[in-house]
Amino acid sequence: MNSPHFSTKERILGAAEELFARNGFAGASLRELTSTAKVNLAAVNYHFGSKDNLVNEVFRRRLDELSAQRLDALKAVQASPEASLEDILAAFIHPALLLSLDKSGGNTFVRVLARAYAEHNERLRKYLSENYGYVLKEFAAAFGAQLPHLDKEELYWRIDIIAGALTYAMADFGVIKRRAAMSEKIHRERAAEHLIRFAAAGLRAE
Amino acid sequence: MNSPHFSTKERILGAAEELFARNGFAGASLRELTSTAKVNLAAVNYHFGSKDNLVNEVFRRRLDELSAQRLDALKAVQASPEASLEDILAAFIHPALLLSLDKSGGNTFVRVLARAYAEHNERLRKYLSENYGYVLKEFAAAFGAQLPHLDKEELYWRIDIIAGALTYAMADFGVIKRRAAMSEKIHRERAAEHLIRFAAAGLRAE
DNA sequence: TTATCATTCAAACGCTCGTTTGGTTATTGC
DNA sequence: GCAATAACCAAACGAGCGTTTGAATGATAA
Repeated sequence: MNSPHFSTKERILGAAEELFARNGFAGASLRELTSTAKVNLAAVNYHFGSKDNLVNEVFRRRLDELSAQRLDALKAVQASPEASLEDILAAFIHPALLLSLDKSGGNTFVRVLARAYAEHNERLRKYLSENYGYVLKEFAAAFGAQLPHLDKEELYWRIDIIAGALTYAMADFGVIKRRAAMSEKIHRERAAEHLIRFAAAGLRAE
Repeated sequence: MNSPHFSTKERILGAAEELFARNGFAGASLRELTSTAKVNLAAVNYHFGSKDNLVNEVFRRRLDELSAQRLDALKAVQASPEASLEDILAAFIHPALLLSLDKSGGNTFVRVLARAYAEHNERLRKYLSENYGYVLKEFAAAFGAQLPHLDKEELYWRIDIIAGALTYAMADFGVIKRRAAMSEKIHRERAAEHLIRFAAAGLRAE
């Protein structure tokens, strides 16, 4: 992760992902972070300006790709006329599943995402909403087309719940320790399947 | 909440619940907390010994009752021979639902619970496991009796997921603002129903 | 080689944190 | 009424925080 052939910026981002996942944003100090990344304390402010902006960059690095994958998948689904609610859900969920299975930081990042979800941090929410809100809007429009009877507010709120459920399913938060890594992939895939069925039923409700 | 006829300890616990829910455990400072509770800064250490122990007490105040209600409901279910998986799940979920609807702090506390879940705090997890782990054990035994083919580790892990899903469903975390309070009760009840169906299917899987 | 610019570094800044202290004020039990 | 005890309070302590500074070092290009 922090091998010397990675640049200072990359080592900081890697250590940040790790420590944010483990200790939260406020709980991870720049001193521990820079010591983990084997860089000088001042390097964070030199390369990223501030800790807050470092947090933003940690998200940007992963969410740019995740958002693009989701929108690509959505476009592919919408190209076929008989697209189902489940197909749209899969377009949203499968890219996150892939990210959670990526061993070079992505699996750590999904836990950072879960942190962000729980922390209710106003500054961070604003950043995410301003930069990635359009993805949710696209999906909302797609769901809305399939569920014309649902009013917009109700729809948005249900999508929000699905995003939350997905986030936590992928982050694998929980009190009890998991068995070894043996079936992690299969398990996550099954969780995604369950989630799609559950979410489709939830969207169709009423 | 912090009316003068509440004792100092109660005012501290109330403010702690509120601020822990809003800012997390690390994010809520004793200075803001004691100022919200209208007590002296030193009062927390005087009455609770430390901030860590205050966190414990915030949980104890609510979890003692929640655990008792869950175990009572479980006992009632087990008394009838034709108890279903859904009945056991309801014994676990409905007391949490009631708590989330309680306007005198319980609804705030479910958000604190969600925080604890996300924070992965080792000290707190130990405290919760040592003091309330037996409740999960009781339910695990009840589920196990209904699902004899499932090995113990897999079972524990699924229960853990259900607890997590429940926690977040009750905490109502999410990016998008909810409509006014109008149908909050009905909505939560419906979420509980969905959760029971979802969890039962998850437990029966494979 | 030398001037230029980006990067790294040790040290310090101002601030907030949880906690402790020692004295003051209320309350309790006889 | 008067000790004894509990509760409250202002002030300070030491530690850790994010950030800034200014000098040292490295790379780049003329």
